[in-house]
Amino acid sequence: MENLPNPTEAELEILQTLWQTGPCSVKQVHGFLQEKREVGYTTILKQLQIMLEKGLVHRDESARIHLYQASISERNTKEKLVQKFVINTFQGSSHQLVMQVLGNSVASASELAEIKKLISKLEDKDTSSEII
Amino acid sequence: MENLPNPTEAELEILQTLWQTGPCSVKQVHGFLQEKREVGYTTILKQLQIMLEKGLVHRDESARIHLYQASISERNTKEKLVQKFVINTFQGSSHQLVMQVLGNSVASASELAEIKKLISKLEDKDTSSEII
DNA sequence: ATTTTAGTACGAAATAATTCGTACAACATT
DNA sequence: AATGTTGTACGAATTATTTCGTACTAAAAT
Repeated sequence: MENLPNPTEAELEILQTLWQTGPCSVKQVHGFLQEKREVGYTTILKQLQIMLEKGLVHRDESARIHLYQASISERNTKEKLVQKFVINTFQGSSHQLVMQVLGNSVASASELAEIKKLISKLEDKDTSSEII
Repeated sequence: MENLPNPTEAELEILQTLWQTGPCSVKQVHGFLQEKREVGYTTILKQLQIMLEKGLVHRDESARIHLYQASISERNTKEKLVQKFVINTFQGSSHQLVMQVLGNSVASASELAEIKKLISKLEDKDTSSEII
């Protein structure tokens, strides 16, 4: 239940990799990110070491090649990031954020349907209207 | 049509003030933000000067007391910030973001209705003609 | 005319984030 | 055993951001 700091941008990029692939060596993470942008091997190594200190990742040192894995869940992390973003950018109004995003995005019909479905579910729960 | 840098967190805070109140002296901006958190007068002054250099604000120097105003629109700025956030955090999938937000937030019935209405509008467009 | 007040300008410290070079250690190959 | 290869550790430079102190200037008050 510790309160870990939010990941920075570069850290989030690494976390996304770990979430997607599970425990990884530095080399694997580096290879993965290298495909997106030019970045040095020791840069990623150092990042992972820093993230270890911060508690954002665990590592398995039993073998010579250390394996890193995320110690915070994707879901929970993104929740916190969204919350912070909503506060900074939309003064806490997540409703405003949703309206903005829907207005701009080119959502497919099936995606829209999915969202509508979720809304219906929420409306059922929420017959006693509350405010955000 | 220039491409200005995205505002930083502190800069965004100041922009929100300017958007809300229109052209302001440093003193006014400071007074406004002071209510939320402890911050020095010259800190805000310096920020505004930096923002001026970056082109994020204009200023009217005709009087001794300079008046600052946002030179970028609230709408457009937030659009860009959202876009960047979606890329960083949801690998570009704004649909995922919406699902997350709706899942967590406690939206009121009227807000949900508003969102549904927007979705219907989008669905209409979707079936008639594709936007590229 | 002096002094006080209210403002701007500017330098620079403090902090945070990102990046990478160099050194060292373990294992593999000859 | 010597050499090469593939790792980790660590220090430190770089860049961005945030913050504020000190100096200066114009106007207002005495």
